[in-house]
Amino acid sequence: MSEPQPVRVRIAPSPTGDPHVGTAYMALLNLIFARQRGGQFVLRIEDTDRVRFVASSERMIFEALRWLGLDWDEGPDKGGPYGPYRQSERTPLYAEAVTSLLERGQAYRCFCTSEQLDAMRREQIAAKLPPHYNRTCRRLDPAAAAARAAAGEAFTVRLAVPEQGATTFRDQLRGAITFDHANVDDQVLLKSDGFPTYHLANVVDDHHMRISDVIRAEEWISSTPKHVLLYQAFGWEAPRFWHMPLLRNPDKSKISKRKNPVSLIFYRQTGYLPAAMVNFLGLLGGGMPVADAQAGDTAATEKFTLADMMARFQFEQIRLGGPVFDLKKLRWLNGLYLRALTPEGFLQAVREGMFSADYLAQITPLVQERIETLGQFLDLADFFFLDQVLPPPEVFLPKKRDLAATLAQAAELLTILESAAWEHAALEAALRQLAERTQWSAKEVFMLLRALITGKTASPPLLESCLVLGRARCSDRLRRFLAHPHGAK
RNA sequence: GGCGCCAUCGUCUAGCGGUUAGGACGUCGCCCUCUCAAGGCGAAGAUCGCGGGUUCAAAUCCCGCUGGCGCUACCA
Repeated sequence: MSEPQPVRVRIAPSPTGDPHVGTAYMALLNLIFARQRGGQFVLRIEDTDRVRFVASSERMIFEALRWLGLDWDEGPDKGGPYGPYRQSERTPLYAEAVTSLLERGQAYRCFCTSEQLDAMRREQIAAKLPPHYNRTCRRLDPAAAAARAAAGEAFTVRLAVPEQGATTFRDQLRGAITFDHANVDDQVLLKSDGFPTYHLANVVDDHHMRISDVIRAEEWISSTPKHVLLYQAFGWEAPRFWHMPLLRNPDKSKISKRKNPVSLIFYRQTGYLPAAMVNFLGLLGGGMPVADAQAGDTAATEKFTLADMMARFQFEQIRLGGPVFDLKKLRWLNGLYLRALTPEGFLQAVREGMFSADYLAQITPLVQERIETLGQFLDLADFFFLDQVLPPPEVFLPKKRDLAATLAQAAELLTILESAAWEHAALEAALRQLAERTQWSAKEVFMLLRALITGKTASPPLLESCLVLGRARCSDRLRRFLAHPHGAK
């Protein structure tokens, strides 16, 4: 058809928590893709989920990506010709899109409540039917529906998926993929709070931002037909789709914080170098030609920079099987990078990465009144600097509780650390609530957490220590304990 | 359950019709060495998920099965 448009790609993270390794993986791939084809790399913040929104998250995403050297050409912080780059600031665009869909009958208002939808889903599952919206409201008279909406009744807007036929799209790596419309749900496009869902916002923004290639994780394949249908409904040309393999936990499930450290902040805080992380990510999924050398130094060929990737990475060579995120190999690579530093560079890395003035300043107030000589500093504060900590035997050989109960409680603690607001009052409240709910004394709960976080039964103030250590590292310690209650690994 | 994607050593991968199936991490052993690492050398580890085809010839192409994973939300 028309001449190829300029290449424009994007990543679209949601600010719902710590920046994720998966985001870094996608950022890396998109960046390389853009650079290889003289295109632009856009960062768009998808902050349409107001329930899971975390205010500090956006800044952390910026910092983490910059730390890795994965900088973008256009984004919320640097602007660009297709802004704004935060979806919460683009609501008029979505409203306009919804209106046009409604007018043409390609979407409809739905007044079903969450309770009704839940009930419907339960029935369908009980009847062994695939759970789908039953399209009750699709049969409503549009004028009547508009009147109800005008009268203030809450509603969502759903995509009117054609009842017949199928949608086929081309995945650049896999070829044609077809979904029968019978298997495509009438997706909610606009939530009752007035915010768009991912599906709508994503399509509208990708179009307005002139995105040429959507490079995203494989988990999106099943919703792509909905997106294609939307492009068609709007009369827009769809971008090319490249679905990348999903990073995996050691058990092959989709990588998750429950089974693997996924926070980029964790890797930064525990002393991984950005170049090593980028290199490691580049190794996953193929794509980077790694000479297999009967002919020489393979370590040198598995070690490469971002610039090397831009020069040699081949998207067509990507393997479709989801790679396990192998911490062991990451550590090996990191060691390679660490040893390659000049003595000065290494000194600087230790100083900045492990003993920054800023970090020390957070720790010293917790320790000052508890020691008599400076030499005792590490007796008390060592856990702030260790990769992992060995919980004392009291924890896995409890007197009052058995190991099973301890593990169950540790799992509860992990949930709190992962989900509670990261501040003193909220954490304390959650912990006390847990104690009450599980019939443990507050003292027991705090001691268990203390032991797991600090590796000691006596420590600086617990919650303050947790806040300094950070959510990612605290969670990791609990995760380790749950995986290996008896220690080291 | 339905739909979809995927499938080479434990893990990351090379391989694109003819190879003793190559490399890396990890593991083990030896060397080096005051220790530990690093480094060097070496070993074990994959009947290429299974079964059918196609072909003189299949890890490579086709079909079926099995398995894994993803989606199945007013989350992304």
